Amino acid sequence: MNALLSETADPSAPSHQRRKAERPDELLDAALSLFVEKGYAATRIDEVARRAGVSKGTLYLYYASKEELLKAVIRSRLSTPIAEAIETVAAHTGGTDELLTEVVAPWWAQVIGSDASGVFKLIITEVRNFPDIAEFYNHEVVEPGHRVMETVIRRGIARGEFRSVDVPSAVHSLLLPLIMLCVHRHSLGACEAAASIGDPLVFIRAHFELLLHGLRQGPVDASAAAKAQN
Amino acid sequence: MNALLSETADPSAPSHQRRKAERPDELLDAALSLFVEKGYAATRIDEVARRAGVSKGTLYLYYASKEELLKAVIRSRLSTPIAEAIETVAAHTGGTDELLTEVVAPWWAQVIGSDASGVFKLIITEVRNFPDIAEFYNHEVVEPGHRVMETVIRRGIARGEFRSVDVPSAVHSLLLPLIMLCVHRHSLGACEAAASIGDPLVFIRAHFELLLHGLRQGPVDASAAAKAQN
Amino acid sequence: MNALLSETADPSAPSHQRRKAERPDELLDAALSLFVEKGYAATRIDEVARRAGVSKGTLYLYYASKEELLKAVIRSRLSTPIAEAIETVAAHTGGTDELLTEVVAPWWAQVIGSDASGVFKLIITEVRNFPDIAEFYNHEVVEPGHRVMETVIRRGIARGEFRSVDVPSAVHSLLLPLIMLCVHRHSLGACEAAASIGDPLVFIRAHFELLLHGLRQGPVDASAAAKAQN
Amino acid sequence: MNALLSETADPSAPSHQRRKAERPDELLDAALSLFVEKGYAATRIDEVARRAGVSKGTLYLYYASKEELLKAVIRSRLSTPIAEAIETVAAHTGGTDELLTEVVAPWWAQVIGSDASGVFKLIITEVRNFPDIAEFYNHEVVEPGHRVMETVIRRGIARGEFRSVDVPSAVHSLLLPLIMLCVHRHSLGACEAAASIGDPLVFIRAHFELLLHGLRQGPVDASAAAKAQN
DNA sequence: AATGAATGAGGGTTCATTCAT
DNA sequence: AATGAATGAACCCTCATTCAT
Repeated sequence: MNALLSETADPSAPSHQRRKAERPDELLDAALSLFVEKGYAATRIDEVARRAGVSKGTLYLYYASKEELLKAVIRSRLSTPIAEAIETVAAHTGGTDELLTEVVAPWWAQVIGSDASGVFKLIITEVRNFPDIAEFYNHEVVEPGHRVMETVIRRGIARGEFRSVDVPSAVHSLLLPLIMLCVHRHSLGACEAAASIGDPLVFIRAHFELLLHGLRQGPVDASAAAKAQN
Repeated sequence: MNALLSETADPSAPSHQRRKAERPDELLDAALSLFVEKGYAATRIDEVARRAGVSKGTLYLYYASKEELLKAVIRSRLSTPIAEAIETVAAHTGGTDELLTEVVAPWWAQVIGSDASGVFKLIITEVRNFPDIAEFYNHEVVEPGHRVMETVIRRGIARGEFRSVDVPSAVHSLLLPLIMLCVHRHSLGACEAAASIGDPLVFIRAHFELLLHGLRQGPVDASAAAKAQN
Repeated sequence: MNALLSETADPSAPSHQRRKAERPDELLDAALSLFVEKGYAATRIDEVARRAGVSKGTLYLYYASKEELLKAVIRSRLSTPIAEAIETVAAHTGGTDELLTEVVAPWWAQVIGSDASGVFKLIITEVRNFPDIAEFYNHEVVEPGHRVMETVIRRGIARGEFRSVDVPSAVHSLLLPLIMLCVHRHSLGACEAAASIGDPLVFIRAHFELLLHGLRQGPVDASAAAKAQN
Repeated sequence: MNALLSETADPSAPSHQRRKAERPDELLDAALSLFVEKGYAATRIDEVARRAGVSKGTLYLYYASKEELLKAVIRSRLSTPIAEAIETVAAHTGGTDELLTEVVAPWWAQVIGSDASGVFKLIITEVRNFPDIAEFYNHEVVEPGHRVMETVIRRGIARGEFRSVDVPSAVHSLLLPLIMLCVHRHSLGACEAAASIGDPLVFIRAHFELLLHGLRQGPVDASAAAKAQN
């Protein structure tokens, strides 16, 4: 998300131009929140513009159509944070246990709290209407994301930290609830009438603990389990 | 799903009357598949009618508005199957391990394969636009569903089968991936461009195995287990 | 123009359907008069609909877009009358002089008086924006029209009625003022401020007389000229 | 056309001032070509400005509105050349035949080739939307133009060169095809798909020859000539 | 004088809903 | 009960015009 700030103009520019440089980002923020809240089709372009503090016509100076706006939202609000996270994880060389608890879990806690969490809902909602998105999301997010996490688990197994489980399934067991939490925050979780899912942090910690326990060498082989603890 | 047949006419009636009596159900099927595929706002009433083989005017003889149609879809396609499942689980008295593996897992496998799976996507997509749905879904599905599963886990703990984990979190760790699988099947999973998530059965089995291993007692990591108890 | 009436429903049909059958023609009439008066771009779809006595939405039940409406107008209001006229002229076997005076001139007098005259202005105005129209008009009207008239003149020359003039140019000298008269009636001729061009009939008669005089064997060869008079 | 240069700055001024002084003319050229090509309503102000090499805002420094621009185009591109031509013709005292062949015909040949030819199309297209134009065009072009040509024909008749035809009609027979040629060049004639009308010069020469032949005295058809006198 | 970002009224088009048949 | 023609509000998008720089 911070990466996008690099696109904004330097403060020495005339305020007129500074404004112009900030507009795209303001429009994306407005569009993201409305698309996530109401869905793409139910969101009115006028409303996006109004929320960004500009007129309808101005929006079209920056994005050629509603569909282009959608794609820009997804591209800009997803691609960069994911790429960074993947790099961080791939660079890690310490214990797998620690990687998951200290790097992966906090990253998700932060994503869930940020506006980017809504993009997951947005993609789920709109992929079938915009096949381009499927390709982009799959290529930029799903595949690289899975690849790192599979590598992580496999390394844990290779090191004797983990049991020899079905790796792709384990990745799903680990990640799907976290994605679902993001989605939830922008659907049922945003409704008055709904039961709260509780503090995300509590769940995330418990979830990683449960999954790690499930992955570790079982009670049968106590010595291996002990080894896995460092 | 069979429970829904109780809403239709009995099969011994003359065929043209049976036809008439089945109309509402055919309309709901058409509406469900289109709402799930494209979203509520992007679905055209004409298309629902056409897919059900009737004219647009006829649809309005059965449902007063597009919104009523949506609510009818959610009510009819969700409430009964869930209620049955909850009852079955609540009635079970055997081992918890066995309950999860032999009852809960197969039930989800079947739900994921059925049309009902789409309702989860539909609800995620539309709750914020139709607050009524939040209340209904929460009251009829989320709360009773969680309650049974919590009861199940707690019983496992009480019986000494499971560790003393954070029960609500464990339920989420167990269920959210399954719901996400339902959603996936109707979003990215339906796209050409997307990487397959693999056979759902394989994942379900691995997921329950991993979670059960994580829940079971064992000298694996005493300190972590202790932490999980608060 | 009459040929289009064959598309209307028989009077025994329910009035509801009779209406439906007449709509397209009423819409084309309204569209023709407005397109000719204001031009395509300056004509509002609402106004076409209102002039035809229907709502904007109804227009779209019959024509998929404003552009389709334009093409339908040109097709239906030009193609048939021209085709008929060409056939009539081609079928004529009598004296060329008589053919021009008794068949061609009256036909033009009638065209100038009818609504179809506007189509010439419409085509002149819009061909460059809609290349399809160029092809259609050229293929259906210009080329066959010129071909018959060239044949007529050539026959006159072959029979010794006419001098051996440049045939294509003579056809233009004959026809262009008539087309221009059609155009004029819907541009300057429709303005209060403009000088009247006078009675079209007077001009048409004088024009054919002048042209025929110009085509006939000159004063040099009085005997040939005398022959040309029967 | 050269007469228009009188409106621009003198060429001895410094180049950047000359630039400024030529702006209005460059704008009128751009506007003329676009209005003629696409019609007034379909022409975008941005495009006119871009073609003239200035920004949209600059255009508004010279012309208060799109409509003013249109009127300026018609005024500047029509009035002067016509006035000159009329004067030349009126000043001629030689043979009528020669006047038409040596003065009028070449003048039209040049007009058809020049940008001014488009103005005829523009007027035909737009008079009904801008009544001011009707008055201007009629007063500045149509009436004086017809007056000279009528005078010319009448003088030919008075001198015994021509038959005693219906003079206004003869003027139309003579001029309308020439105007139509101008119009054609900017409508069908500009389309790929269209059949060429051939070399304008060939037609103009043949047209004048045909008309002159039609106008000349001769024993060709005494009864028709008599008829034409009322 | 010149720019071009910003505006917002207005146009073409869609679609949920109604109603005469 | 069933149809489908008709409606018109509302949406996306364009473009003449304005104005701060």
